Amino acid sequence: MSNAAPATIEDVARLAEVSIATVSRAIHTPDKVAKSTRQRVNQAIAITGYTTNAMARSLRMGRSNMILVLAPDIGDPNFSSILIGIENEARAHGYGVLIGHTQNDPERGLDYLKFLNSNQAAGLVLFTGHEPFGHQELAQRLPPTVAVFEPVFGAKVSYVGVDDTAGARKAAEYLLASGHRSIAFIGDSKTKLGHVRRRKGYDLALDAARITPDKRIVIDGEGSVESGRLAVEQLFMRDTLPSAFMCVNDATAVGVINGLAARGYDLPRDFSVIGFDDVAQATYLNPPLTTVRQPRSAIGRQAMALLLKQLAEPGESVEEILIMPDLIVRGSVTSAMRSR
Amino acid sequence: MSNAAPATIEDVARLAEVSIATVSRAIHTPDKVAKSTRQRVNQAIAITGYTTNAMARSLRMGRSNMILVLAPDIGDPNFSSILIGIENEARAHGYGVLIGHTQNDPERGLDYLKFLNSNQAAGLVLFTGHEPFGHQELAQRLPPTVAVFEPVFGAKVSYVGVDDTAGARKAAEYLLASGHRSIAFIGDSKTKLGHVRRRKGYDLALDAARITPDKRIVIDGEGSVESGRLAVEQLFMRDTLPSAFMCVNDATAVGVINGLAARGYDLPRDFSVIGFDDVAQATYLNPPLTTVRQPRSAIGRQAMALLLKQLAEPGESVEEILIMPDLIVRGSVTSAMRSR
DNA sequence: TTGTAGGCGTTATCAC
DNA sequence: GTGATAACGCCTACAA
Repeated sequence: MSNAAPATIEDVARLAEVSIATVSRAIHTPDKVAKSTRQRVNQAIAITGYTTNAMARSLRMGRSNMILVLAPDIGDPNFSSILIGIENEARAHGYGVLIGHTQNDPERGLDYLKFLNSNQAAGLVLFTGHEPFGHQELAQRLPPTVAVFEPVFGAKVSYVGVDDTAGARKAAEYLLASGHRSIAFIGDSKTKLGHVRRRKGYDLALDAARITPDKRIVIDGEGSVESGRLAVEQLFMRDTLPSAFMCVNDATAVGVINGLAARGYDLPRDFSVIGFDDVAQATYLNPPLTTVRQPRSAIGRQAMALLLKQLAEPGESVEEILIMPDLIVRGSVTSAMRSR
Repeated sequence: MSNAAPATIEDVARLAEVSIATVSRAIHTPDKVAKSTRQRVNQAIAITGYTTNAMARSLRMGRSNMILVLAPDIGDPNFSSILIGIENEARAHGYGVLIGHTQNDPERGLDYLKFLNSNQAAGLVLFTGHEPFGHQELAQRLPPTVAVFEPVFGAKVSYVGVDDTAGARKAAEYLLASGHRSIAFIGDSKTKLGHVRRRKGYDLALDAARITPDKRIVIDGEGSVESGRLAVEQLFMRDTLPSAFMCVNDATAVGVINGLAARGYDLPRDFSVIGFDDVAQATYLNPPLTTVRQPRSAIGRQAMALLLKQLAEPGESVEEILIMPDLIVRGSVTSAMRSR
């Protein structure tokens, strides 16, 4: 609105009747400047409303104090809480956070690569499951990076996420403890690393219970609501309905619950369903969804802590931190005894 | 990863055996440089993998090609689709988009103000309903700005959003057409401008139908799931249950539906419920929610178009664009004849 | 304790 | 058509 150009360090210097060097010092190394001068400078800063030009600063220093968080889908229900964990930790250490939305589009990825390439961010948090792709030359110059939530596909990048296998195992064991013996697994067992790990937890639990897995009730699905609904249809058509559904995530569980309800079944009387993630919606489902809760803010916090560590000591250390999730028991699982 | 510093314009110049000025021209005004030279330059660019340093560029030009989108809550179910509209339009005009998450925290707002203050973004999109607050001096120097979704409280800022009044009126009229005469309004508010407008639509519809509004069934609420649930309790306690609930947004509707279900009522047989927003979840509710759909991507697109216009002609024009929403009929409203 | 001056990577204004 | 060169705003040796 106001036309006046923002005050520069020079404006402050002139007003305080010192050199710009002194102003800079008064700001960054106050003890290296005489008390009286310092006061004059501070006054001048207050009067002019001076703010250091972050761009000029970064250009000179070859490093900014912003962290870039790259996400393919801002709408992911897990994103927001993880982000808050990241932000809190970042802010506590003087970093700001900027978010880039890639939509899994290489063009957009390139935009952000250029952003990084000109030192506009000191560090990178990847929520994408992969590096910004399609532009190898640029992608080689990434700043310290940590992947969050989803591990980066085939790369040597630090990772902080949930212990999918252990979490899924907890879920499966809970189903088993409730007396279920015929437990379907709905999700992607091949490509999505996180899903594969959850599947493994399922296998482990069944194995430990000496139950031979029934391949007919392990259904593919990419983790969408629709995929859950489709799985139900498939199972129904084949007449291989299980007594319980273990879903790779809550979205899938929503689809399963819906599919079952559409078929006229009564939940949780007729079937038990368990999810993974604990999205906000889970409480409001009918029945309220029993699920495994993502330790979201812990993931964010730890990821940022790890990134800060890498920022401090640029050694090429790659760490992987897996956080143990809790089972959240609500109403969607009941004893198998009551089933059919 | 790789230690080599990114190539600069100077590296390219040296390799192509021209001056840096020529390189710059070859990039930005190719016709002003001889064909043969241009080719040499392009080759050198390819070899070195040069990308122009956006920071240096912006510093020199006093203007960047990034747009900053400020949101208080990234998790808002409306945000993601609006954002996509913004991004598509921005990208089509050579702008990149960066997102700042303020969490309604002045400290964080200040961070982004500084960002803006150093010309790191050419334009600003406000999703916040207010300007970054608590820092008047800085907030005066905002770049061209447009508010989206929620109008900015008491300010002369362009705004693009849904026509709340018309949308709410459509909803109320639909309820009326279904025979309802006792229609509660849940989520009344004095502070949230959008909510005030929706209330107005409700009033208008009732008025046109010559129904005297019953203040006892207009319930306050801030638009959360919880507020919807509470409203039901309140109405139940007072024994002033209406035949239909018009909710200020879908979140409130979720709460209402839940509260009613918890009380043992059967929807939509016993009560009709209508929402506003059409969040992704709406389809999966039980019953599927009839609601007014936010024209999200249109809002985003138009907002960005407006911003681009302001960017092109820095006149202080302030426009307000209201987009008409559609009613999405699903299963949560039935004829009043069947009710109690 | 303070000031001078060089340079971070660009673009733009001059000359040639 | 091309090349010096002066900014943009800042930080930091190096001098004083």
